[in-house]
Amino acid sequence: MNYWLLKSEPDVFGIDHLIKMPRKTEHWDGVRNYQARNFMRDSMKKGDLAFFYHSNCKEPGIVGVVRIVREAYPDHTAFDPKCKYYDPNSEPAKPRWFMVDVKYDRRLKRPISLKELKQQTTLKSMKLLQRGNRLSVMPVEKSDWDHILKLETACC
DNA sequence: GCCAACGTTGGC
DNA sequence: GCCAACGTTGGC
Repeated sequence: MNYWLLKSEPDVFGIDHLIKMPRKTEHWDGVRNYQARNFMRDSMKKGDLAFFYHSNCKEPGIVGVVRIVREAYPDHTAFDPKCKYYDPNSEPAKPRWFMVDVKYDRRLKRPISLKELKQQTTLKSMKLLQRGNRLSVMPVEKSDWDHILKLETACC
């Protein structure tokens, strides 16, 4: 079982959008970065858990937990010329981009902001906190995962 | 809205 | 294969 962190802009697709989807499930489309794709395609397994992270907003941070309910399959938004994520280099016969399906698991009892994560010396090695990180899909160490969940109920 | 830090593109 | 130019991400 692996742990992940998925970034999304709440104005575009936040955790509230996911909750409103049928079966609270949606495909995680639009990933157009090779490293992020490789994580999704090669390492994400059904049943894995991921933090839902809100980026590019007033209070960036982790807001919830989702579960991977379908492993990687071709991202069809890359095939549609009308779509924002269209990529002419990706064809159905030889797809370049992939997506997984995620299902809402729960919201954290309180959001854990990026600011708070940065204050945790134990989390220093987290990919998310490393300089210039722009990955929208990244693995999270089990120890970091556990530490963050402890913050959820810890008093501040 | 600014801008640093990346990733990608394309000329050479 | 190098690298400048450009586009994007995302915190602030």
